[in-house]
Amino acid sequence: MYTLVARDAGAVLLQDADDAGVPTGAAERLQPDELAAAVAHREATLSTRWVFARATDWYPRWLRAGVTVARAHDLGLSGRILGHAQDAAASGYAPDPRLAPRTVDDLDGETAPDESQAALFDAALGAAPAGEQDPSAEELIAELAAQLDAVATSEHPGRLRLLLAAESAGALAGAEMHHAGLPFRADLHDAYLQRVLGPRVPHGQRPQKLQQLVGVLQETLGAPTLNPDSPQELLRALHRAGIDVATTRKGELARHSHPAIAPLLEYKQLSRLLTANGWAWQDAWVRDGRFRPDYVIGAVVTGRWATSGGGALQIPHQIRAAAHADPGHKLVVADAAQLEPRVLGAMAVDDALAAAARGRDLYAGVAERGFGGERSAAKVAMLGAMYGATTGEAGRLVPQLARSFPRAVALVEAAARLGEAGRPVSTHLGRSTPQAGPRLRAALARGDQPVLRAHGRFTRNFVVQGSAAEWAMSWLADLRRRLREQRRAARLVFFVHDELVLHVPDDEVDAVVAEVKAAAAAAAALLFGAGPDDFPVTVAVVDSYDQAK
DNA sequence: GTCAGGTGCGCG
DNA sequence: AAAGCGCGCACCTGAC
Repeated sequence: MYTLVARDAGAVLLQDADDAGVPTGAAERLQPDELAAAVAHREATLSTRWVFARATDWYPRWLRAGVTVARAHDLGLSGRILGHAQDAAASGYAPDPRLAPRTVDDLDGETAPDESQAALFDAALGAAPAGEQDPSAEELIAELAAQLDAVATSEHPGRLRLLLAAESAGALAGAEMHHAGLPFRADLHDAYLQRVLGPRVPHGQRPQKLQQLVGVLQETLGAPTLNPDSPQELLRALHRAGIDVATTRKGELARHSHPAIAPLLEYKQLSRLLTANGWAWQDAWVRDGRFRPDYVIGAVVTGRWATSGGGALQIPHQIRAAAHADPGHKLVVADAAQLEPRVLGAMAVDDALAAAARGRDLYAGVAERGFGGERSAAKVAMLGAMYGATTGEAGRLVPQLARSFPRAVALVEAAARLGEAGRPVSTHLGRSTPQAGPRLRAALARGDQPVLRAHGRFTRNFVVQGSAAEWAMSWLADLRRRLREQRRAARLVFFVHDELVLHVPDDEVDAVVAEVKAAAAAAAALLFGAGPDDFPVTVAVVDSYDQAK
């Protein structure tokens, strides 16, 4: 069954509905201060799926009030998927534009998710900001019914049902991970910054070490006023010093030998640390020993999550030692090993690839069957096939891969050909690429090959990256369910594409590790009917994040 | 002063 | 080394 949550003139309506979205009984009308208890009661006594226009408008406040729920249906996230889904095209379903999910851009300009704004609304648990033109309860019920109908009449109802459930569970899990936060020791981070940059200085000033490097660069390049942050100035200075580079990228710089190169590379690295993950970053994003990024569910076209603020998906290895478990706790860091090529093999029903990879390092297995045991060649070939490499070593090796694993390679080649023709492609569970935009339509009209080939590389990768995201979301959702059912104190605290971090009391570590692996096996079985050895996860039990892999 | 686009680099 | 996919963010730059 479903329970729909809707705002109604300062109050909140809870409306139960059956599995087709048809209302059962009268709506319950609650004042905001009654909502937490009512939700907790229903959650404890019924097996229902909570229906939100957008979970992100409600659930963070529920969490702050101590209320959690097991299952959800997010109409905005689901509508976006169904609106594009080729498998559901026959239903004619089109999402209500008022339900459009947030994107990373929508959050631009908002400051760090401090709790002051949250506090304003805590008193009124149901009164989310904005939303004058939000759909009414009746409209939301109609939207739910339309979505369920689009799924039921689709080509693969079971798959779309899984996809929407996983996406909606992700919305709950993302809010919960923000609420829990990644344990992060500001003192360790600060000590590291001081060690490599020098004492803290006000924002906008160069710390001692950077200032010193600028002096060295100005001297060795003979450019007394050089600002190395300006690519134009830097490029001119390099040319004057006889260093013939086309760009100022570190990879190109590293190929030259000149006294200025080493200090320049060091400057770039430290400057990056200061601006991306320095003291300003810590002030903005680390509070009370936790790093709390905003997860934006499904914000990447492929279905991957994005984050807004804090660059959470790019925490450099350099500072991961500061992500440190509380006393009496461990971090359990789990990583799905070589997820994308495994997903490709499973989707393509390429039994040779599955057999080569089963229960072991995938690239080693592939290397044995077609690359004379040379793992690095197997890896380059596999990545080249998934990304659409045409030149160099990768371009040469892909055909070799195709001889041993024809089905897997044929799947990505077919996706590329469809993309080049401007046709949509879909993931395993049925997320489809968006409709062709003006740029692609123009390229199709005038036969602009470079643009069409680029789009083919996008669709080629979309089917793999998107299906891998579905596997990862199923893993996350199943693990979350297990931890709830076992009433664990362990918390999911961080997620990045194919990797999970949990904060776990010492006495739960062994049990939680087992559940992490069991959830991966469940995801493999659910999505592909595959066995646990087909999707192995590596698990590290550590005090700090840097100790994992 | 604001804004969009480019560059560069971190992550998977 | 980079290549071939997907991102977010800081900074610079030129246009207004």
